[in-house]
Amino acid sequence: MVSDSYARIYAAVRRIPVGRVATYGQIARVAGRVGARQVGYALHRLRDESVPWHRVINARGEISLGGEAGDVQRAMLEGEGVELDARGRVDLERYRWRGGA
DNA sequence: ATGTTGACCGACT
DNA sequence: GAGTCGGCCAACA
Repeated sequence: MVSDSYARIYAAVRRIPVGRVATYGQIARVAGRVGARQVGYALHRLRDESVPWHRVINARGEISLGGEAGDVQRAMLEGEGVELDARGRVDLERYRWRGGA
């Protein structure tokens, strides 16, 4: 059984619609009483495929992973219709999920 | 129990 | 835009 905080984080991530993205801080607020850092840590430890972790990016609209994982995440986002610029950055004003609050 | 570390954020220079 | 700093809190050695 995962901790309560993690459960809330995962639940929040699952609410992100396809083709949309959310920031760590945003998830942290929706989950409630969780630090943004905890969200990143929770997703790192995550291995559950029912959670769309790839739709979670940092406040700058960039993918926070390096190496292959980052490449994979970018590919999955593009596959859902999210556009990324040359720097691998997402236009938050346009793709940011506006639910949850 | 203590000290580091980390898929972060916001404010400041 | 780029670099620094403090705050956040759980996992790990």
